[in-house]
Amino acid sequence: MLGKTTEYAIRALVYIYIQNMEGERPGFKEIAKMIDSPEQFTGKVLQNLARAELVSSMKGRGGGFFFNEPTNPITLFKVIEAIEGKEYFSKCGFGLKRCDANNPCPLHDDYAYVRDSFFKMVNEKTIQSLANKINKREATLNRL
Amino acid sequence: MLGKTTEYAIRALVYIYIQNMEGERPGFKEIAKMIDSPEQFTGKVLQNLARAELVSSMKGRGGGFFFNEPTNPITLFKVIEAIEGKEYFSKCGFGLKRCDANNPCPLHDDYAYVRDSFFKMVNEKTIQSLANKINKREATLNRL
DNA sequence: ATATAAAAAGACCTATATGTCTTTTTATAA
DNA sequence: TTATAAAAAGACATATAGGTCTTTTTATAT
Ligand code: FES
Ligand code: FES
Repeated sequence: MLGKTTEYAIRALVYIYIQNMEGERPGFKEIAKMIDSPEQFTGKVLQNLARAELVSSMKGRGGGFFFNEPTNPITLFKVIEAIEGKEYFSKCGFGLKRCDANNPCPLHDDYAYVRDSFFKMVNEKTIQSLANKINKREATLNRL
Repeated sequence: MLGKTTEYAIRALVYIYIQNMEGERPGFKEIAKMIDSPEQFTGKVLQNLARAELVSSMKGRGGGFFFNEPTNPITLFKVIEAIEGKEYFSKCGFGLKRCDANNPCPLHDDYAYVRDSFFKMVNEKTIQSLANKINKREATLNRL
């Protein structure tokens, strides 16, 4: 459903958050290694996330990526919106120019239910909540 | 969620089915006009659907696209599978190599629910059921 | 038989997503 | 104040999706 770029973004932010809790500020090379993503490309993705102010970065020795306000929850929606664009959760599943409940496509009722479930989910889940699951060993960040 | 190619495919098959019920065998130029899709590209997509045996075609004068067994229901899943590939509904939403409920990613429970709802939906909906909604004027095939 | 109308095929093009390599900028430590 | 370690930036490179154009094949009507 989501593009690889978005997947890298979410995994990277989760890893950064976990490391921040340990007092560390990881760099993109370390991040890429830990989340199993292409190194340079992950750097680019993190640059974009920093521009979108979803994460902060410091150049120079001792620099790396970190959250300025770790208590401010970042929903997955914010990440998806920043990378896939604002329209992601409002498009018509049948491919019409717009989704319009008052003049629906034949898929509307059922598709809108699925789409809205997804939307609700990504608004509930946050980088922090995913990181906590991993810290509690209830989930894994990567796969061998 | 779905690619444009898949959207064109579904709309094209629905239109073909509707026309078949009227005793017509539309060609790809007519189809493209009616579903508002690029003409030549729609031709290519229909070629692929014909190769996948989701629709039949006849060359030559009086030819066009049609269903050999209109009573044999075609689920949207069959169309998605033919175009997006077999893996579409089994991928991990967090981007791990595989989805594995026994060693889940932190998104697994919630993502799998959404993904499986979508899967269930596309297995229930058929080209025929969508076409019937349109014929009953309960839904629209296109948008001005 | 021949003309015609249609899909099939093949070569090509464009845009976007994904990914790599090299150079520049900047914060810190020594 | 210089060396170093880090992100930022920019120029490429590759893959895939999406799209167009031209030629070939084939079924039918005349
Ligand atoms: S009109 Fe198609 S999904 Fe709403
Ligand atoms: S393991 Fe990630 S969705 Fe199942």
